[in-house]
Amino acid sequence: MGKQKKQTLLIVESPAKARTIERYLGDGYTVAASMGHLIDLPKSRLAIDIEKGYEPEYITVRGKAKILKELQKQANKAEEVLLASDNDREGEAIAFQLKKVFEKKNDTLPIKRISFNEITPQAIREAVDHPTEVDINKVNAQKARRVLDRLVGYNLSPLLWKKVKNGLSAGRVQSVALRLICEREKEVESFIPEEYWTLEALLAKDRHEFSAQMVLWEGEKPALKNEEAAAACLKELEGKTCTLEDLRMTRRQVNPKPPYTTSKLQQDAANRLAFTSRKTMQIAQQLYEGIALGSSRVGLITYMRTDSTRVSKGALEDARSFIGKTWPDSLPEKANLYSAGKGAQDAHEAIRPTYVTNTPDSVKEYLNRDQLKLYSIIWERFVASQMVQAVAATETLDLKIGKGIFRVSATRYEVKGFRKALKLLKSKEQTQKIPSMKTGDSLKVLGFTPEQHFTSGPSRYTDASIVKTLEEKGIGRPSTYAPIISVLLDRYYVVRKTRQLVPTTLGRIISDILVQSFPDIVNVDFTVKMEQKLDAVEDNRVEWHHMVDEFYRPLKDQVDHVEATLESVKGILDEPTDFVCEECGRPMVKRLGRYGFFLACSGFPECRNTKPIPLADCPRPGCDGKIVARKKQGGRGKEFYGCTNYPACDFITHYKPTSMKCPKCGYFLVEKTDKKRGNHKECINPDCDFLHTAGAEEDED
DNA sequence: CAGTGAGCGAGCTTCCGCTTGACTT
Repeated sequence: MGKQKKQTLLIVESPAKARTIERYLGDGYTVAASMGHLIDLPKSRLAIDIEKGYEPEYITVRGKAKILKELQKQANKAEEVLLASDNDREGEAIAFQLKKVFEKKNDTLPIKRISFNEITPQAIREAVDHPTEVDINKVNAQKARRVLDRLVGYNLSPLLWKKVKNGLSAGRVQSVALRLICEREKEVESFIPEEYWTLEALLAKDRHEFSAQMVLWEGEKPALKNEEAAAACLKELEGKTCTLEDLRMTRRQVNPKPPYTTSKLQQDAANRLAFTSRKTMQIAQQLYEGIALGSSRVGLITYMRTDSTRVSKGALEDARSFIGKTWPDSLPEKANLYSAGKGAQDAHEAIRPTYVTNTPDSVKEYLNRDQLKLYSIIWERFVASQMVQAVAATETLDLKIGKGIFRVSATRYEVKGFRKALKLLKSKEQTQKIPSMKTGDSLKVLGFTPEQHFTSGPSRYTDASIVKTLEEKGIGRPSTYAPIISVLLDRYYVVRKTRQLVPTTLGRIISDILVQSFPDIVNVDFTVKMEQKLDAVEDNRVEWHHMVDEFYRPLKDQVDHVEATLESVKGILDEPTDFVCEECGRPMVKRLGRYGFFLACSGFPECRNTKPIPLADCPRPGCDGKIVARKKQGGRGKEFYGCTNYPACDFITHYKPTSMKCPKCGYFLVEKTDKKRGNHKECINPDCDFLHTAGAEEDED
């Protein structure tokens, strides 16, 4: 054997992607992964030289030195390096930084940039055959973005430390998300529900019974404001006959939806599967990295952080062939095309199954429950997106009873179309069966059901709706939607109540300060304007440090002004309580610490007594301990509730104790949520069957 | 699906955006 031929080194960001590409390229290529950014600003200080044109000081990211060293080693052995980081702004920066590192060691090594927007053999080949240079304008745009975010975050955060509390944070993205949540909360609070009543008629034709809603009264929309109005209406209707006045059929074509982007996947997974954004991404990552299907490991889905609905040609053909075999009459003449959408960076395809032939049923035995659910909605949405539209036929009946018109409608899908592919994603439409009739027919009136309602105000943000809003406003990226929610929770700016995001007192104070003092930065338009400027930098119309300067000067002035004028509100978060310090007898206050709330003696610093907040008495017979919130080591993980006498008493529960005592047995009640009862309270005593549903919050759908 | 268990305030925090494992400080 002679000397081994030198290889081409190709570098991508994701290791799973590297494995696939290595398979596609075969001999002559080594494919490695950078795992994201390797070079960045240090965390511990600003590291931006304002005087010298905002020049950032870059270092190797903590923990990434090993990867960088390994890449360098491989580059030394290679005859050529192809930088194939993602085809977007951040990817270009990664390519640039790697090139700089490699060049320092060896200035004769050919280093090229290649890019592709999908992982298919053709796309990879095409890219490898047409290498280009790193686009320095794009790199500068990323630099501007990075520097700007650092300047905003590292100027606003310390201001909060000084004025409110140590460890707090603010930034271009998280603070806008917080603002949205806080403003929504104000709307929720100021909304005054109004009472109204509806009237339903139970009717019969021959032996068929059905009900219809009153939609008109004396030719106008009924305004039944209270029980008296409903009763008056009922009285007039008494004894009146019912005739069919109008009957009509309307048809509506329903298009399938495009395949998933990250944001849409998180929304559907939240609304249909009750997954948090974080959970969705964790499971999607597992599906992407690959599941052992029998003996081989297969990545079940394409990359899960994408802003595009684009689908590769090969995948379209596979889908069409699958649909043609499975539902031949639902295959459209031509493939349904979906574009990347406005503002999308389009570095990856939509999220779709890698092989449509891996139907949810066929991979069921290899996946756990959550993986299967998530995979199913991804598969269904993709397959449906390549099928023909459905046709919904709605039959509407207007029935006259006295001065009222009652309406009933029923929808049925004349053409099922793409809906044939849907199971988990199918919308549940409950429509009644309506007997066939003709105009003028008379019906039997069996009775009326008046019902009290209240107008419902705006609903709080959930994972699904905050991600939707952020995406629509162009704030944040697919890789950051889930972390944005996590950071708001970690900082105690927001808590999750059932699935709703509710701001805390701290969150509201922070938001108020930021909105007051930095209205143009903590603003949904700020990112829009920034993106426009970044585009100008990318097109070489604007120099990056000019752009940064334009943003930073007013920011710096505002920061200085607030620093000098804003009164510190430290301590206002301490909440007085009825708990008495057992060491000095002074009252204790509830205070937020690094790991959550705790009780502290108001005599601090003379008395340094602290303790966790007792939520209930320990239910163990003979135990005098209190139940307190605990967390797994490291702070992360689900909260649970245990006895202060641990380890002598090892009582624990996952359900949050309430201050209420069970009227039956005297043990404490806990909050529970399940599908059947929604949110309710239950006795912690396993031998007690007490259930408390009254006053529980309603479960919104 | 199992098992989970500090001390916290007077210290050194923080940004956004890429990407996955996880060891000594």
